[in-house]
Amino acid sequence: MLDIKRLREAPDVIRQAVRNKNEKGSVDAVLEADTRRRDIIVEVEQLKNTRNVVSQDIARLKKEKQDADGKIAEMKIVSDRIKELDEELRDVDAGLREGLLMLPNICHESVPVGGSAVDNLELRSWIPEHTMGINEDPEHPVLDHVELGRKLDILDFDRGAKLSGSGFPLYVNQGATLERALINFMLDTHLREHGYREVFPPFVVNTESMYGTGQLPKMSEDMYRCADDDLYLIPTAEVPITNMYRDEILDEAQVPTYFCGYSACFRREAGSYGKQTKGFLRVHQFNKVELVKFVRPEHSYDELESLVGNVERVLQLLEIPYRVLLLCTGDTSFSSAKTYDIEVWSPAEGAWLEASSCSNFEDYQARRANIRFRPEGQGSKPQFVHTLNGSGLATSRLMVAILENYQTPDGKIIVPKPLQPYTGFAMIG
RNA sequence: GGAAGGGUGGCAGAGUUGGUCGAUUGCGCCGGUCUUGAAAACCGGAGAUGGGCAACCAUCCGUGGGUUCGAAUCCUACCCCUUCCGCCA
Repeated sequence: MLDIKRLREAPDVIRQAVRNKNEKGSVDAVLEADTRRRDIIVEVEQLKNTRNVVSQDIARLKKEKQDADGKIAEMKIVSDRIKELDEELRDVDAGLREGLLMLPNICHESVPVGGSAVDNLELRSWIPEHTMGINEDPEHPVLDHVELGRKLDILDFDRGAKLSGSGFPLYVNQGATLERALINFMLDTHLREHGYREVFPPFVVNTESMYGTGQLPKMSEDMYRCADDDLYLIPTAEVPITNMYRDEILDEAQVPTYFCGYSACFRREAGSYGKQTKGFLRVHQFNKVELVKFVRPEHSYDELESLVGNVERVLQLLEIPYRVLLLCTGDTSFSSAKTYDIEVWSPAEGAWLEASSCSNFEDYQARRANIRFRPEGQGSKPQFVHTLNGSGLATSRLMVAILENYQTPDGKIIVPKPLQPYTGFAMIG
């Protein structure tokens, strides 16, 4: 949620920023509601002041056994008017909040203006030696991850579909072990090398939490909902982890705090059928290790850089080719002010696959979720924290990259070295 | 699923014959005295949100509704938490 003051002070800037993000929330409707709201407040507060003052008089008169009937009758009229105005104020407030919730976060000035993915900026790429020239041998064309998974009996998409429907992967044998190893390796790396604290969150959350991080109200059709209990399956661990501190005031010492946690992630992917649905490329359930930071406002952009660095470190250790993109305004998500995507290379698809998205939300989520901290020093008022998060990383796309980049000419898979202590084997097949 | 208890300021915890209760107190916090420094002790300060944005004013005691001139205090509906019992992993 944006600060209403920003809208009042620079409505044109916000209007343009909303357009740059391809969003259609109305700045004018919000401003209109805001004006009306303040008018009502002025009037109703005056009346309430009268009522408070006169009520004191009434109390005094009664104590002195004097007649107060006239004043009481007078206040009855005032009270009725207050009730009317309060009701209107409640409606205006609700409308204002609704309008504000539909406005996206405003992108940082360093974000390139652009309409879609084609305007994203590739910042750097990293290609490990062992993957170079992998699909240049005409005798042994690379196999894609689905084929490798079937041949080696480690991924069973057909039975996954039987159990739950397409998009619910079933890992078997060494595939299941590899998946588990990957999760543990990533967690350990972030915990031991990057100073994160571990959390293991619930996989379902309530409505308030979904509003807090900005999934609601906009993304409701993309989430699985348990209607009987009014709970949602999380689309990412960002939701429970960021909401840990919802409606709390943190101590100075708790900022910054870095959290790292694994969760399964559930996405309906409504409306995206038909594109890239093969195997792991687009799934309804996947595993992800998530990084979340709560930081001081003045450090959040430095924290974003180090967050990206933490993610890159995992890919370098695993020796997987990747590139880093700075998303343009049109491709930056609703709640984010600046986002880097990290994509891994799939030699079989001949394409980069998004495996991580690292964002600085500034105070947008903190304002929605009411997460503040109290700076030290005299006269210190609570201030909104800045929140950041990034996938560190999603295993589905990573699994594609591992299987395809580590395949041997005879159809086996070499397990990346740092995963071998976790799997207990060095080769699949 | 059954029963009981409870939701108050950063935390803990008082406050029900409705009327200076935004609320006693303790801890924590900030400033000061003392000290080489710190602790302890003592003195003082400080809630949050909103409107003017200075004085000041309004709102906030789980949430909504009601009674009343006036409610943390009375009525009502709902939500959440804790404990116990039953059932199950």
